[in-house]
Amino acid sequence: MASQVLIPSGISGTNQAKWLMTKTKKIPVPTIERLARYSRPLEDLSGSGDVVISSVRLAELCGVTSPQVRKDLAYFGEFGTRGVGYNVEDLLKEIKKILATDQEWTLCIVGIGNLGNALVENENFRKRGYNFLAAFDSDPKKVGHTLSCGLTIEPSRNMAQLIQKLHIEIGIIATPPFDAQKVTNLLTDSGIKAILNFAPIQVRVPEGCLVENVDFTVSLENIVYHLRDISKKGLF
Amino acid sequence: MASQVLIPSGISGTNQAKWLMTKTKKIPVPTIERLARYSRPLEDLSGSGDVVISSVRLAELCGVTSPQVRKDLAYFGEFGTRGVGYNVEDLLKEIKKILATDQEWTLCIVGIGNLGNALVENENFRKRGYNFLAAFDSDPKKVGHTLSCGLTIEPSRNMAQLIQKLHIEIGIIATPPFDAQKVTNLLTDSGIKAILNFAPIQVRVPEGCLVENVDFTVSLENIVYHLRDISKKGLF
DNA sequence: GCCTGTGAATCCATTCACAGCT
DNA sequence: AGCTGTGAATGGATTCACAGGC
Repeated sequence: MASQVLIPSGISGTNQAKWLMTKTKKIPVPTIERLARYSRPLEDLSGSGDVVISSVRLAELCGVTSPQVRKDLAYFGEFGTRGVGYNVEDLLKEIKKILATDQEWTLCIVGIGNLGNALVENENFRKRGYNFLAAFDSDPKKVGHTLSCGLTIEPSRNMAQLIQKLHIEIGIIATPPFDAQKVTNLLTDSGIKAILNFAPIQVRVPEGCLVENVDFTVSLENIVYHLRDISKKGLF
Repeated sequence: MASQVLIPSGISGTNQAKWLMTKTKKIPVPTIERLARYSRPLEDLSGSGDVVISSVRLAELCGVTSPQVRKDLAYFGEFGTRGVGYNVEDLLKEIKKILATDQEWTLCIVGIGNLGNALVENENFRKRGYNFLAAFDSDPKKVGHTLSCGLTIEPSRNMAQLIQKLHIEIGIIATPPFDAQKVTNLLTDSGIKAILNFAPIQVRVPEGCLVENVDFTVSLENIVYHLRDISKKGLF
């Protein structure tokens, strides 16, 4: 019953930056998520004019506080210039290095329904260096069909073989909940070490495998919980 | 520049349960998210046999610790029986009442690309009482087209009128990032008080409006950050 | 004996306030 | 003067350990 390694629960970290090798600070998980968010406006800005950006401005653009921005960045080094700010181009490069998005990653997707299809076709992935190399589905009616992105849907039974041949690193699950655990097993048996799971169930994985869950309805339920609070307040 | 009310930042809470009215405890935001997750296995279980469930078992199914489950539930009342556990049916009902998912909610979606389409057609929403009453897109080529779910795509200019007529409570944004802010303004001008945003940018909303962001690439970047750590560890 | 409910203790993350550089 | 970098303080959330009821 090897407990699954959910990302939030830990994996401290041996980080790449040289000075971290010695200092070995622990990086808060929320920091990593915010770094990803910081990179969005930086990408936009890196085209247009602005050469430097202050923590205050970046914070505004991302909806966080400025000390938060500074602290997050300071975990990994000194990227700014006091009295000036951060160089947009450099900062973006540093963040990408930290997040390991300065390299390409290989993905496969399992479950080509509406959602699976939307994910494979999504431009944002390719643009950021995430490349889908295979698409799987167990439905014989879908197998063999070619998607607009050029991939041909493979039967799930070819998974192990293809994942190894194509050196696929990350698996994305977009199946109905009922199939998610079976698919997870297939993926991990094929040597996959990281899974992005869109099915609204908690899948079990062997020790050392990462799982990140994306559940739309959790987000919605979060909204309605607070929304009801607000309308209640409005009434009294 | 009214600062946007992101859900994580607060909105404490005046909760529904009578005893909370007086006690006024603050509920941690992560607790709300976990409650949503607890309800998934409970829904499955409520069909099949099992009448009671212990915090240990529920924790296993959701990938959290058992004291966590107990504490989360205890914020809202005493739903269990000591020495026995929680009644599956009752617990599910209580959680739904807490989250306000015991009632129906009305949604609209803006941006009918692959993702927007996948969301509207998604069975999970309807099943949980989230009903799409309108779909908008600004592309004249899409307007007038009828989706499999029966909705006809409306031009964005009809938004205010339809949202008010149909009493739509929540807006979902599935447009490209560039259009997201404009759409947000349209939605909030139409009286929308809560937005689920799938565009990878931080949108600005007037005071009192809720925004919940879902950004797939943030999740992926979270994964690759930790994945690189692991492979590094493997090398030494 | 078993499992819930909960204050106390611990752990973690964010905020603050200011020292340090440009 | 302006803005980063950071220890110290605060505020939250999780874990612990056990009291309370079945």
